[in-house]
Amino acid sequence: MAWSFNSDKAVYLQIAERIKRKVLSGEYGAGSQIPTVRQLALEAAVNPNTVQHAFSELENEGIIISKGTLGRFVTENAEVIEFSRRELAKSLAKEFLKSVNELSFSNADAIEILKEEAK
Amino acid sequence: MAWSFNSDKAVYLQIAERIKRKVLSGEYGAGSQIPTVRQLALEAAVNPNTVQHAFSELENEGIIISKGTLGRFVTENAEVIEFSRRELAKSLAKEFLKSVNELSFSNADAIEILKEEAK
Amino acid sequence: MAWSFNSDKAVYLQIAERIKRKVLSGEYGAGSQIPTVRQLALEAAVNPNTVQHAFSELENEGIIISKGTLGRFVTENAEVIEFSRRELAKSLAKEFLKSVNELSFSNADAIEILKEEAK
Amino acid sequence: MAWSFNSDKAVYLQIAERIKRKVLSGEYGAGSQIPTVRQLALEAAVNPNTVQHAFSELENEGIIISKGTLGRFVTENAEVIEFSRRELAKSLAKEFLKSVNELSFSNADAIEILKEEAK
DNA sequence: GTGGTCTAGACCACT
DNA sequence: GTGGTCTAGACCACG
Repeated sequence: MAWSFNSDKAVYLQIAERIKRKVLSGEYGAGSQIPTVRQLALEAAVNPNTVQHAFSELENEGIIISKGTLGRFVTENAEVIEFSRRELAKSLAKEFLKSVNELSFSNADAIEILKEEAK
Repeated sequence: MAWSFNSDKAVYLQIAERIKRKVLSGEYGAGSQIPTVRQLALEAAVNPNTVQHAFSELENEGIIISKGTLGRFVTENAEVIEFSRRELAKSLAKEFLKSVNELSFSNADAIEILKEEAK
Repeated sequence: MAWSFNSDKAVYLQIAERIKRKVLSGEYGAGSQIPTVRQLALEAAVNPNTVQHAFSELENEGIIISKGTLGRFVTENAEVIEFSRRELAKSLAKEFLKSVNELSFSNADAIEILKEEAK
Repeated sequence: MAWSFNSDKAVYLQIAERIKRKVLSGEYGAGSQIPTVRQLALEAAVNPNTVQHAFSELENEGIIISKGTLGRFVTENAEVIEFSRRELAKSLAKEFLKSVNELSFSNADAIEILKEEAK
Protein backbone atom coordinates (compact mmCIF):
# COMPACT_ATOMS: atom_id res chain seq x y z
CA MET A 1 0.00 0.00 0.00
CA ALA A 2 2.05 2.85 1.34
CA TRP A 3 0.39 5.75 -0.35
CA SER A 4 1.90 8.85 1.09
CA PHE A 5 1.38 12.25 -0.41
CA ASN A 6 3.68 15.17 -0.54
CA SER A 7 1.89 18.32 0.44
CA ASP A 8 3.21 20.63 -2.24
CA LYS A 9 1.86 18.97 -5.38
CA ALA A 10 -1.72 18.23 -6.29
CA VAL A 11 -2.70 14.76 -5.16
CA TYR A 12 -4.08 13.83 -8.57
CA LEU A 13 -0.74 14.69 -10.15
CA GLN A 14 1.11 12.55 -7.64
CA ILE A 15 -1.18 9.64 -8.41
CA ALA A 16 -0.69 10.17 -12.14
CA GLU A 17 3.06 10.30 -11.60
CA ARG A 18 3.10 6.97 -9.78
CA ILE A 19 1.03 5.19 -12.35
CA LYS A 20 3.17 6.69 -15.06
CA ARG A 21 6.35 5.42 -13.48
CA LYS A 22 4.91 1.96 -13.12
CA VAL A 23 4.07 1.97 -16.78
CA LEU A 24 7.38 3.42 -17.94
CA SER A 25 9.37 1.09 -15.71
CA GLY A 26 7.57 -1.84 -17.22
CA GLU A 27 5.81 -2.88 -14.02
CA TYR A 28 2.59 -2.36 -15.94
CA GLY A 29 3.42 -3.89 -19.31
CA ALA A 30 2.08 -2.68 -22.65
CA GLY A 31 -1.55 -3.64 -23.10
CA SER A 32 -2.00 -4.75 -19.51
CA GLN A 33 -4.95 -3.68 -17.46
CA ILE A 34 -4.68 -0.98 -14.84
CA PRO A 35 -6.42 -1.11 -11.45
CA THR A 36 -9.88 0.42 -11.50
CA VAL A 37 -10.68 3.93 -10.42
CA ARG A 38 -12.41 2.65 -7.34
CA GLN A 39 -9.60 0.29 -6.36
CA LEU A 40 -7.00 3.02 -6.53
CA ALA A 41 -9.28 5.47 -4.78
CA LEU A 42 -9.64 3.00 -1.96
CA GLU A 43 -5.93 2.25 -1.69
CA ALA A 44 -4.98 5.89 -1.81
CA ALA A 45 -7.86 6.88 0.43
CA VAL A 46 -8.98 9.63 -1.90
CA ASN A 47 -12.18 10.35 -3.75
CA PRO A 48 -12.71 8.39 -6.97
CA ASN A 49 -12.97 11.68 -8.82
CA THR A 50 -9.41 12.48 -7.88
CA VAL A 51 -8.18 9.23 -9.40
CA GLN A 52 -10.34 9.93 -12.45
CA HIS A 53 -8.58 13.26 -12.80
CA ALA A 54 -5.21 11.54 -12.59
CA PHE A 55 -6.18 9.09 -15.31
CA SER A 56 -7.35 11.92 -17.54
CA GLU A 57 -3.84 13.31 -17.49
CA LEU A 58 -2.34 10.01 -18.52
CA GLU A 59 -4.91 9.57 -21.22
CA ASN A 60 -4.02 12.97 -22.61
CA GLU A 61 -0.43 11.83 -22.82
CA GLY A 62 -1.57 8.71 -24.58
CA ILE A 63 0.01 6.43 -22.00
CA ILE A 64 -3.21 4.74 -20.99
CA ILE A 65 -6.37 4.06 -22.93
CA SER A 66 -9.89 3.64 -21.66
CA LYS A 67 -11.90 0.80 -23.07
CA GLY A 68 -15.07 1.89 -21.37
CA THR A 69 -16.66 -0.72 -19.23
CA LEU A 70 -13.73 -3.08 -19.79
CA GLY A 71 -11.38 -0.94 -17.80
CA ARG A 72 -8.25 1.02 -18.54
CA PHE A 73 -5.18 -0.36 -20.24
CA VAL A 74 -1.61 0.60 -20.90
CA THR A 75 -1.21 1.71 -24.48
CA GLU A 76 0.29 -0.84 -26.85
CA ASN A 77 1.93 1.93 -28.78
CA ALA A 78 5.59 1.37 -27.92
CA GLU A 79 6.59 4.71 -29.39
CA VAL A 80 4.43 6.65 -26.97
CA ILE A 81 5.90 4.78 -24.03
CA GLU A 82 9.43 5.19 -25.30
CA PHE A 83 8.89 8.89 -25.83
CA SER A 84 7.48 9.41 -22.35
CA ARG A 85 10.23 7.32 -20.83
CA ARG A 86 12.85 9.53 -22.41
CA GLU A 87 10.98 12.71 -21.50
CA LEU A 88 10.77 11.65 -17.87
CA ALA A 89 14.48 10.85 -17.82
CA LYS A 90 15.21 14.26 -19.29
CA SER A 91 13.18 16.00 -16.64
CA LEU A 92 14.97 14.04 -13.93
CA ALA A 93 18.25 15.14 -15.47
CA LYS A 94 17.10 18.76 -15.42
CA GLU A 95 16.11 18.45 -11.79
CA PHE A 96 19.49 16.98 -10.94
CA LEU A 97 21.28 19.76 -12.77
CA LYS A 98 19.22 22.39 -11.05
CA SER A 99 19.96 20.94 -7.63
CA VAL A 100 23.70 20.71 -8.11
CA ASN A 101 23.78 24.15 -9.70
CA GLU A 102 22.27 25.47 -6.49
CA LEU A 103 25.24 23.94 -4.72
CA SER A 104 27.46 26.08 -6.96
CA PHE A 105 28.58 23.20 -9.13
CA SER A 106 28.84 23.77 -12.86
CA ASN A 107 27.20 21.49 -15.40
CA ALA A 108 30.63 20.05 -16.14
CA ASP A 109 31.07 19.30 -12.43
CA ALA A 110 27.68 17.59 -12.44
CA ILE A 111 28.72 15.31 -15.27
CA GLU A 112 32.01 14.48 -13.53
CA ILE A 113 30.24 13.64 -10.28
CA LEU A 114 27.71 11.49 -12.07
CA LYS A 115 30.44 9.60 -13.94
CA GLU A 116 32.16 8.92 -10.64
CA GLU A 117 28.96 7.57 -9.08
CA ALA A 118 28.10 5.54 -12.15
CA LYS A 119 31.08 3.25 -11.72
CA MET B 1 6.91 30.93 3.86
CA ALA B 2 5.77 27.75 2.33
CA TRP B 3 7.11 25.09 4.60
CA SER B 4 5.66 21.88 3.39
CA PHE B 5 6.68 18.47 4.58
CA ASN B 6 6.86 15.23 2.74
CA SER B 7 5.17 12.51 4.67
CA ASP B 8 7.76 9.78 4.24
CA LYS B 9 10.75 11.29 6.00
CA ALA B 10 11.07 12.44 9.56
CA VAL B 11 10.26 16.13 9.81
CA TYR B 12 13.42 16.98 11.73
CA LEU B 13 15.52 15.50 8.92
CA GLN B 14 13.66 17.53 6.38
CA ILE B 15 14.32 20.67 8.35
CA ALA B 16 17.99 19.76 8.71
CA GLU B 17 18.15 19.15 4.97
CA ARG B 18 16.80 22.57 4.16
CA ILE B 19 19.12 24.40 6.45
CA LYS B 20 22.01 22.36 5.14
CA ARG B 21 21.18 23.34 1.58
CA LYS B 22 21.06 26.98 2.50
CA VAL B 23 24.50 26.68 4.02
CA LEU B 24 26.00 24.68 1.18
CA SER B 25 24.47 26.92 -1.46
CA GLY B 26 26.02 29.91 0.21
CA GLU B 27 22.78 31.52 1.25
CA TYR B 28 24.03 31.24 4.81
CA GLY B 29 27.69 32.23 4.39
CA ALA B 30 30.58 30.81 6.41
CA GLY B 31 30.58 32.22 9.92
CA SER B 32 27.16 33.82 9.60
CA GLN B 33 24.53 33.46 12.24
CA ILE B 34 21.61 31.10 11.85
CA PRO B 35 18.02 31.94 12.81
CA THR B 36 17.08 30.88 16.32
CA VAL B 37 15.27 27.68 17.17
CA ARG B 38 12.17 29.64 18.03
CA GLN B 39 12.13 31.55 14.76
CA LEU B 40 12.47 28.42 12.69
CA ALA B 41 9.95 26.56 14.82
CA LEU B 42 7.50 29.37 14.25
CA GLU B 43 8.06 29.49 10.49
CA ALA B 44 7.77 25.75 10.10
CA ALA B 45 4.92 25.50 12.55
CA VAL B 46 6.56 22.68 14.44
CA ASN B 47 7.63 22.12 17.99
CA PRO B 48 10.94 23.83 18.94
CA ASN B 49 12.23 20.42 20.00
CA THR B 50 11.96 19.28 16.42
CA VAL B 51 14.16 22.15 15.25
CA GLN B 52 16.55 21.43 18.08
CA HIS B 53 16.82 17.87 16.82
CA ALA B 54 17.56 19.12 13.33
CA PHE B 55 20.37 21.35 14.63
CA SER B 56 21.91 18.42 16.50
CA GLU B 57 22.28 16.60 13.22
CA LEU B 58 24.00 19.52 11.58
CA GLU B 59 26.30 19.99 14.57
CA ASN B 60 27.31 16.35 14.32
CA GLU B 61 28.31 16.93 10.73
CA GLY B 62 30.24 19.97 11.84
CA ILE B 63 28.34 22.28 9.54
CA ILE B 64 27.04 24.51 12.27
CA ILE B 65 28.55 25.38 15.60
CA SER B 66 26.77 26.43 18.74
CA LYS B 67 28.30 29.34 20.61
CA GLY B 68 26.06 28.92 23.62
CA THR B 69 24.13 32.04 24.43
CA LEU B 70 25.35 33.83 21.31
CA GLY B 71 23.46 31.54 19.01
CA ARG B 72 24.39 29.11 16.26
CA PHE B 73 26.74 29.87 13.40
CA VAL B 74 27.82 28.35 10.14
CA THR B 75 31.26 26.78 10.50
CA GLU B 76 34.16 28.76 9.11
CA ASN B 77 35.95 25.56 8.25
CA ALA B 78 35.82 25.64 4.46
CA GLU B 79 36.89 22.04 4.19
CA VAL B 80 33.89 20.80 6.11
CA ILE B 81 31.53 22.78 3.92
CA GLU B 82 33.31 21.69 0.78
CA PHE B 83 33.15 18.06 1.88
CA SER B 84 29.44 18.22 2.67
CA ARG B 85 28.74 20.03 -0.53
CA ARG B 86 30.39 17.26 -2.49
CA GLU B 87 28.69 14.54 -0.44
CA LEU B 88 25.30 16.08 -1.06
CA ALA B 89 26.00 16.31 -4.77
CA LYS B 90 27.03 12.67 -4.79
CA SER B 91 23.85 11.58 -3.09
CA LEU B 92 21.84 13.59 -5.60
CA ALA B 93 23.72 11.81 -8.36
CA LYS B 94 22.92 8.46 -6.77
CA GLU B 95 19.26 9.36 -6.58
CA PHE B 96 19.28 10.41 -10.21
CA LEU B 97 20.96 7.19 -11.25
CA LYS B 98 18.52 5.13 -9.24
CA SER B 99 15.54 6.86 -10.82
CA VAL B 100 16.70 6.46 -14.39
CA ASN B 101 17.74 2.90 -13.74
CA GLU B 102 14.17 2.21 -12.71
CA LEU B 103 13.19 3.48 -16.13
CA SER B 104 15.44 0.79 -17.61
CA PHE B 105 18.18 3.16 -18.63
CA SER B 106 21.78 2.11 -18.10
CA ASN B 107 24.28 4.29 -16.32
CA ALA B 108 25.80 5.08 -19.70
CA ASP B 109 22.38 6.20 -20.91
CA ALA B 110 22.06 8.39 -17.83
CA ILE B 111 25.34 10.12 -18.59
CA GLU B 112 24.34 10.64 -22.20
CA ILE B 113 21.02 12.15 -21.21
CA LEU B 114 22.63 14.41 -18.67
CA LYS B 115 25.18 15.64 -21.19
CA GLU B 116 22.36 16.42 -23.58
CA GLU B 117 20.48 18.41 -20.96
CA ALA B 118 23.60 20.18 -19.76
CA LYS B 119 23.97 22.06 -23.02
CA MET C 1 -27.69 33.94 -23.14
CA ALA C 2 -29.22 31.16 -25.11
CA TRP C 3 -27.27 28.24 -23.75
CA SER C 4 -28.97 25.15 -24.96
CA PHE C 5 -27.44 21.74 -24.69
CA ASN C 6 -27.74 18.78 -26.94
CA SER C 7 -28.45 15.66 -24.99
CA ASP C 8 -26.03 13.30 -26.72
CA LYS C 9 -22.71 14.93 -25.96
CA ALA C 10 -21.20 15.70 -22.60
CA VAL C 11 -22.08 19.21 -21.48
CA TYR C 12 -18.47 20.10 -20.71
CA LEU C 13 -17.51 19.19 -24.29
CA GLN C 14 -20.27 21.34 -25.68
CA ILE C 15 -19.08 24.26 -23.59
CA ALA C 16 -15.51 23.68 -24.71
CA GLU C 17 -16.70 23.55 -28.31
CA ARG C 18 -18.47 26.88 -28.06
CA ILE C 19 -15.55 28.66 -26.49
CA LYS C 20 -13.26 27.11 -29.06
CA ARG C 21 -15.38 28.38 -31.93
CA LYS C 22 -15.43 31.85 -30.47
CA VAL C 23 -11.67 31.79 -30.28
CA LEU C 24 -11.12 30.32 -33.74
CA SER C 25 -13.64 32.66 -35.33
CA GLY C 26 -11.81 35.60 -33.84
CA GLU C 27 -14.62 36.69 -31.55
CA TYR C 28 -12.17 36.15 -28.71
CA GLY C 29 -8.97 37.62 -30.15
CA ALA C 30 -5.45 36.36 -29.40
CA GLY C 31 -4.37 37.34 -25.91
CA SER C 32 -7.80 38.52 -24.85
CA GLN C 33 -9.33 37.50 -21.59
CA ILE C 34 -12.00 34.84 -21.37
CA PRO C 35 -15.02 35.03 -19.06
CA THR C 36 -14.38 33.53 -15.65
CA VAL C 37 -15.36 30.04 -14.65
CA ARG C 38 -18.09 31.37 -12.42
CA GLN C 39 -19.51 33.71 -15.04
CA LEU C 40 -19.83 30.97 -17.61
CA ALA C 41 -21.20 28.56 -15.04
CA LEU C 42 -23.86 31.10 -14.21
CA GLU C 43 -24.76 31.81 -17.83
CA ALA C 44 -24.88 28.15 -18.75
CA ALA C 45 -26.59 27.22 -15.52
CA VAL C 46 -24.13 24.45 -14.80
CA ASN C 47 -21.78 23.72 -11.96
CA PRO C 48 -18.48 25.64 -12.01
CA ASN C 49 -16.65 22.31 -12.04
CA THR C 50 -18.21 21.51 -15.38
CA VAL C 51 -16.88 24.73 -16.88
CA GLN C 52 -13.52 24.00 -15.29
CA HIS C 53 -13.52 20.65 -17.03
CA ALA C 54 -14.29 22.34 -20.34
CA PHE C 55 -11.41 24.77 -19.87
CA SER C 56 -9.05 21.90 -19.10
CA GLU C 57 -9.73 20.49 -22.54
CA LEU C 58 -8.94 23.78 -24.22
CA GLU C 59 -5.81 24.19 -22.16
CA ASN C 60 -4.64 20.77 -23.26
CA GLU C 61 -5.07 21.88 -26.85
CA GLY C 62 -3.08 24.99 -26.05
CA ILE C 63 -5.87 27.30 -27.16
CA ILE C 64 -6.28 29.02 -23.83
CA ILE C 65 -3.80 29.69 -21.08
CA SER C 66 -4.43 30.13 -17.39
CA LYS C 67 -2.64 32.96 -15.66
CA GLY C 68 -3.79 31.88 -12.25
CA THR C 69 -5.56 34.56 -10.32
CA LEU C 70 -5.49 36.90 -13.31
CA GLY C 71 -7.89 34.78 -15.29
CA ARG C 72 -7.75 32.78 -18.48
CA PHE C 73 -6.59 34.14 -21.80
CA VAL C 74 -6.59 33.15 -25.43
CA THR C 75 -3.12 32.00 -26.44
CA GLU C 76 -1.04 34.50 -28.35
CA ASN C 77 0.52 31.68 -30.29
CA ALA C 78 -0.98 32.23 -33.72
CA GLU C 79 0.26 28.87 -34.96
CA VAL C 80 -1.78 26.98 -32.40
CA ILE C 81 -4.90 28.89 -33.33
CA GLU C 82 -4.26 28.46 -37.03
CA PHE C 83 -3.72 24.74 -36.57
CA SER C 84 -6.90 24.27 -34.56
CA ARG C 85 -8.85 26.37 -37.02
CA ARG C 86 -7.80 24.13 -39.86
CA GLU C 87 -8.41 20.97 -37.84
CA LEU C 88 -11.92 22.09 -37.00
CA ALA C 89 -12.63 22.87 -40.64
CA LYS C 90 -11.35 19.43 -41.59
CA SER C 91 -13.62 17.73 -39.09
CA LEU C 92 -16.58 19.73 -40.40
CA ALA C 93 -15.69 18.59 -43.89
CA LYS C 94 -15.56 14.99 -42.70
CA GLU C 95 -18.96 15.34 -41.09
CA PHE C 96 -20.38 16.81 -44.26
CA LEU C 97 -18.93 14.01 -46.34
CA LYS C 98 -20.27 11.40 -43.98
CA SER C 99 -23.76 12.89 -44.09
CA VAL C 100 -23.96 13.09 -47.87
CA ASN C 101 -22.44 9.65 -48.23
CA GLU C 102 -25.34 8.37 -46.14
CA LEU C 103 -27.61 9.92 -48.75
CA SER C 104 -25.84 7.76 -51.32
CA PHE C 105 -23.86 10.58 -52.86
CA SER C 106 -20.25 9.97 -53.77
CA ASN C 107 -17.43 12.23 -52.63
CA ALA C 108 -17.32 13.63 -56.16
CA ASP C 109 -21.03 14.43 -55.90
CA ALA C 110 -20.39 16.15 -52.58
CA ILE C 111 -17.77 18.39 -54.14
CA GLU C 112 -20.07 19.23 -57.06
CA ILE C 113 -22.93 20.12 -54.73
CA LEU C 114 -20.67 22.26 -52.60
CA LYS C 115 -19.32 24.12 -55.62
CA GLU C 116 -22.88 24.82 -56.71
CA GLU C 117 -23.80 26.20 -53.30
CA ALA C 118 -20.61 28.19 -53.01
CA LYS C 119 -21.55 30.48 -55.87
CA MET D 1 -33.02 3.03 -29.01
CA ALA D 2 -31.24 6.22 -28.14
CA TRP D 3 -33.58 8.92 -29.23
CA SER D 4 -32.05 12.12 -28.05
CA PHE D 5 -33.40 15.53 -28.89
CA ASN D 6 -31.60 18.75 -29.40
CA SER D 7 -33.18 21.50 -27.38
CA ASP D 8 -33.17 24.22 -30.02
CA LYS D 9 -35.46 22.69 -32.63
CA ALA D 10 -39.04 21.56 -32.31
CA VAL D 11 -39.16 17.88 -31.44
CA TYR D 12 -41.62 17.02 -34.22
CA LEU D 13 -39.22 18.48 -36.78
CA GLN D 14 -36.39 16.43 -35.39
CA ILE D 15 -38.49 13.30 -35.69
CA ALA D 16 -39.48 14.19 -39.25
CA GLU D 17 -35.85 14.80 -40.08
CA ARG D 18 -34.82 11.36 -38.88
CA ILE D 19 -37.50 9.54 -40.75
CA LYS D 20 -36.71 11.58 -43.83
CA ARG D 21 -33.06 10.58 -43.65
CA LYS D 22 -33.97 6.95 -43.35
CA VAL D 23 -36.08 7.25 -46.45
CA LEU D 24 -33.53 9.23 -48.45
CA SER D 25 -30.69 6.97 -47.42
CA GLY D 26 -32.64 4.00 -48.63
CA GLU D 27 -33.08 2.38 -45.23
CA TYR D 28 -36.80 2.70 -45.82
CA GLY D 29 -37.06 1.68 -49.49
CA ALA D 30 -39.54 3.11 -51.99
CA GLY D 31 -43.00 1.72 -51.36
CA SER D 32 -42.08 0.15 -48.03
CA GLN D 33 -44.22 0.52 -44.98
CA ILE D 34 -43.28 2.88 -42.19
CA PRO D 35 -43.59 2.05 -38.47
CA THR D 36 -46.86 3.13 -36.91
CA VAL D 37 -47.38 6.32 -35.00
CA ARG D 38 -47.68 4.34 -31.80
CA GLN D 39 -44.46 2.45 -32.34
CA LEU D 40 -42.48 5.58 -33.05
CA ALA D 41 -44.12 7.45 -30.20
CA LEU D 42 -43.11 4.67 -27.88
CA GLU D 43 -39.53 4.51 -29.09
CA ALA D 44 -39.07 8.24 -28.92
CA ALA D 45 -40.95 8.53 -25.67
CA VAL D 46 -43.09 11.36 -26.96
CA ASN D 47 -46.78 11.95 -27.37
CA PRO D 48 -48.33 10.23 -30.44
CA ASN D 49 -49.59 13.63 -31.53
CA THR D 50 -46.00 14.76 -31.93
CA VAL D 51 -45.26 11.88 -34.29
CA GLN D 52 -48.48 12.61 -36.14
CA HIS D 53 -47.25 16.15 -36.62
CA ALA D 54 -43.97 14.88 -37.99
CA PHE D 55 -45.78 12.66 -40.50
CA SER D 56 -47.85 15.59 -41.69
CA GLU D 57 -44.68 17.40 -42.65
CA LEU D 58 -43.41 14.45 -44.64
CA GLU D 59 -46.75 14.00 -46.36
CA ASN D 60 -46.67 17.63 -47.41
CA GLU D 61 -43.33 17.03 -49.04
CA GLY D 62 -44.77 14.00 -50.74
CA ILE D 63 -42.18 11.68 -49.27
CA ILE D 64 -44.65 9.47 -47.47
CA ILE D 65 -48.20 8.60 -48.35
CA SER D 66 -50.99 7.57 -46.05
CA LYS D 67 -53.11 4.67 -47.20
CA GLY D 68 -55.69 5.08 -44.50
CA THR D 69 -56.13 1.98 -42.39
CA LEU D 70 -53.30 0.18 -44.17
CA GLY D 71 -50.66 2.43 -42.72
CA ARG D 72 -48.13 4.86 -44.12
CA PHE D 73 -45.74 4.10 -46.97
CA VAL D 74 -42.73 5.61 -48.61
CA THR D 75 -43.69 7.18 -51.93
CA GLU D 76 -42.85 5.20 -55.03
CA ASN D 77 -42.30 8.38 -56.93
CA ALA D 78 -38.56 8.30 -57.51
CA GLU D 79 -38.45 11.90 -58.62
CA VAL D 80 -39.80 13.14 -55.32
CA ILE D 81 -37.24 11.16 -53.40
CA GLU D 82 -34.46 12.23 -55.71
CA PHE D 83 -35.49 15.86 -55.38
CA SER D 84 -35.59 15.71 -51.58
CA ARG D 85 -32.32 13.87 -51.47
CA ARG D 86 -30.68 16.62 -53.46
CA GLU D 87 -32.34 19.37 -51.42
CA LEU D 88 -31.13 17.82 -48.20
CA ALA D 89 -27.61 17.54 -49.56
CA LYS D 90 -27.75 21.18 -50.60
CA SER D 91 -28.85 22.29 -47.16
CA LEU D 92 -26.01 20.27 -45.64
CA ALA D 93 -23.62 22.00 -48.00
CA LYS D 94 -25.00 25.38 -46.95
CA GLU D 95 -24.54 24.48 -43.31
CA PHE D 96 -20.98 23.39 -43.97
CA LEU D 97 -20.22 26.60 -45.83
CA LYS D 98 -21.72 28.69 -43.09
CA SER D 99 -19.66 26.94 -40.43
CA VAL D 100 -16.35 27.29 -42.22
CA ASN D 101 -17.14 30.88 -43.16
CA GLU D 102 -17.50 31.57 -39.46
CA LEU D 103 -13.96 30.27 -39.10
CA SER D 104 -12.89 32.94 -41.59
CA PHE D 105 -12.40 30.54 -44.46
CA SER D 106 -13.56 31.58 -47.90
CA ASN D 107 -15.80 29.42 -50.05
CA ALA D 108 -12.77 28.58 -52.15
CA ASP D 109 -10.96 27.44 -48.99
CA ALA D 110 -13.96 25.30 -48.11
CA ILE D 111 -13.82 23.54 -51.45
CA GLU D 112 -10.09 22.98 -51.12
CA ILE D 113 -10.47 21.51 -47.65
CA LEU D 114 -13.30 19.28 -48.76
CA LYS D 115 -11.31 18.00 -51.72
CA GLU D 116 -8.46 17.20 -49.38
CA GLU D 117 -10.71 15.24 -47.05
CA ALA D 118 -12.47 13.48 -49.90
CA LYS D 119 -9.35 11.57 -50.82
C1' DG E 1 -19.35 -3.70 -11.88
C1' DT E 2 -16.92 -0.08 -14.96
C1' DG E 3 -15.75 4.34 -16.62
C1' DG E 4 -17.86 8.89 -17.35
C1' DT E 5 -20.32 12.89 -16.12
C1' DC E 6 -22.39 16.18 -13.15
C1' DT E 7 -23.81 18.64 -8.84
C1' DA E 8 -23.14 21.04 -4.49
C1' DG E 9 -20.18 22.73 -1.69
C1' DA E 10 -15.74 23.43 0.57
C1' DC E 11 -10.86 25.12 1.14
C1' DC E 12 -6.56 27.13 -0.53
C1' DA E 13 -3.16 30.50 -2.49
C1' DC E 14 -2.37 34.50 -4.80
C1' DT E 15 1.29 32.86 -11.69
C1' DG F 1 -12.22 37.65 -6.44
C1' DT F 2 -9.69 34.01 -9.31
C1' DG F 3 -8.37 29.52 -10.73
C1' DG F 4 -7.35 25.04 -8.71
C1' DT F 5 -8.21 21.09 -6.03
C1' DC F 6 -10.82 17.87 -3.44
C1' DT F 7 -14.85 15.50 -1.28
C1' DA F 8 -19.27 13.16 -1.14
C1' DG F 9 -22.58 11.48 -3.57
C1' DA F 10 -25.53 10.77 -7.53
C1' DC F 11 -26.97 9.05 -12.19
C1' DC F 12 -26.06 6.94 -16.68
C1' DA F 13 -24.81 3.44 -20.22
C1' DC F 14 -22.65 -0.65 -21.29
C1' DG F 15 -17.33 0.64 -26.08
